[in-house]
Amino acid sequence: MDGDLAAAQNCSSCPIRHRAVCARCDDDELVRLNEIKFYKSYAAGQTIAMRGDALDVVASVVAGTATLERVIEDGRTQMVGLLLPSDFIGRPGRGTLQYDVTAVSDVTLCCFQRKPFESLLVEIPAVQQRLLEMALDELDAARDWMLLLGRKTAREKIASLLMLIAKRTMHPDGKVMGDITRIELPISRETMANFLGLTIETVSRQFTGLRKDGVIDLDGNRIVRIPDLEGLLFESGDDGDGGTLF
Amino acid sequence: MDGDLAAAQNCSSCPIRHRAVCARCDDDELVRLNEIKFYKSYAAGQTIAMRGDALDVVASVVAGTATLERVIEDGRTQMVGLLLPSDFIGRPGRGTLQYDVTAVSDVTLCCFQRKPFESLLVEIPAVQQRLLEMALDELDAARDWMLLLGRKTAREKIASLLMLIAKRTMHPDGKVMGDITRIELPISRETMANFLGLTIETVSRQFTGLRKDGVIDLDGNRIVRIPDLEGLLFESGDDGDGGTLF
DNA sequence: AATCTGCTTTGATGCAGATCAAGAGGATTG
DNA sequence: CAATCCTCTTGATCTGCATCAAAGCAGATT
Repeated sequence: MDGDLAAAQNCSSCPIRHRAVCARCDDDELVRLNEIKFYKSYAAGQTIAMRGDALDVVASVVAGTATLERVIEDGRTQMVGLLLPSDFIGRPGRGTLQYDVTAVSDVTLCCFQRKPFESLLVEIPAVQQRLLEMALDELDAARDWMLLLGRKTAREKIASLLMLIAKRTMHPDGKVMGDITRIELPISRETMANFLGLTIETVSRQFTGLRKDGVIDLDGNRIVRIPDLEGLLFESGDDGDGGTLF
Repeated sequence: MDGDLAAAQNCSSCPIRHRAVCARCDDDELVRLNEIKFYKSYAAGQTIAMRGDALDVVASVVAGTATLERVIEDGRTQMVGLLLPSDFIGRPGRGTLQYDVTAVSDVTLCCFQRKPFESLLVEIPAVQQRLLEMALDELDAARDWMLLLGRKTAREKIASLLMLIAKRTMHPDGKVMGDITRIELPISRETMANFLGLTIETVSRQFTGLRKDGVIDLDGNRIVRIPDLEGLLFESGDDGDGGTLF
């Protein structure tokens, strides 16, 4: 990993204080973490780390969006995770990275050397507990995504992605924020295609299809308005009860 | 959940003693777990639990094979996990099940009431630590599977599945066991199809295709012989370095 | 304003895998 | 041993998405 050093920041005013691995820590424990943390920043488009890299740093995303991708030699690419603020990169007990990590917007990370972090993990159960909770949430999300990749049609995939982003717009942390019927896509057509297991052409065609059928409304190519959220949910093929998809 | 009570068993002679959630426990801790554990058995084909069910029991698979599935109303089904001996069912801190769990062979579970188990989790860090490790392994496996579902061809999918089973036959716990070139498929064509995001017809056709090309050799429809493991690996589209797939 | 460059849309065509349909074993049962 | 189920295979056809190709569009560069 490389990148510019960002200005040191106080944990108590940290935007991800209550959602990241440190969420359950008390003030004393926070001090311990604070001692070994350091920040790094990456510009949009920059590679943060590559599959196979030695992984002697773990980190939390403080700001920005990054992707986790698996790539086959011939270039086929599948996104396997979307990293938003508070998400964790790396895993204790493993020395090599399994995926390519790329910044899609400007990204700031709160980093820890892996070894000292692993020691803290043993000493501070609150971190381990939170990490388990986060891992299980991600596992559920990954499994929901498996259903999408394995069994949904292109139209359902696009609708599901829009629902996912809409839900995030609604409650990035539980509370409604902004207009739900108007969402801004944080990723390009290509990133969407790699996320959904489609080609960019198919993604584009499905957008026009949904627009022509009045399910969505496009304003430029990054702004989507949703006149009927129920209708979009119907198109997504989800029943709406359980699956949270991130 | 329901099922017959199996004969009580001693932890020290338990076949999954060193791989399950209890792997890191010392004898004293094992006694604590032993106090609250109980066994349940399910016949092949039986439903163990359904999506939405109240989940007041968590369990380890002691023997047999079970599947984790997500189903869309119209019947489309995607397997999201294959549960083999030592794998864990349920998650601490959540009251409802997210998937359908089905026994594909006769299954024996080592069960714990969720609430007491959650208490033990806090008191015995060894269990929490092991659970985190297992969750992260499953997350890696799920992400590898996302690449397969989103970007691999039918032939690559079948080859990948065979490699997965072959690797498991090789080292269910690290050591070689039995002949690698001869594997027995633990699941039906339909289960494979639901695992791989294909139809049974396509699964069948790919098997004949691989057979005709000399990559594999079929003996009945549950026994596969692999003359050239490297060749199969090549067909799977994996480079062989990182991805472990379970 | 003109050219470039990256992203997106649209069109034409091809093909992998789905669907529909019909056997072919192999096990169980009367 | 025929009859009934299953599961699996094979064949014929269809279709949704990929592929190949070209054009539109907006922001950056000069």
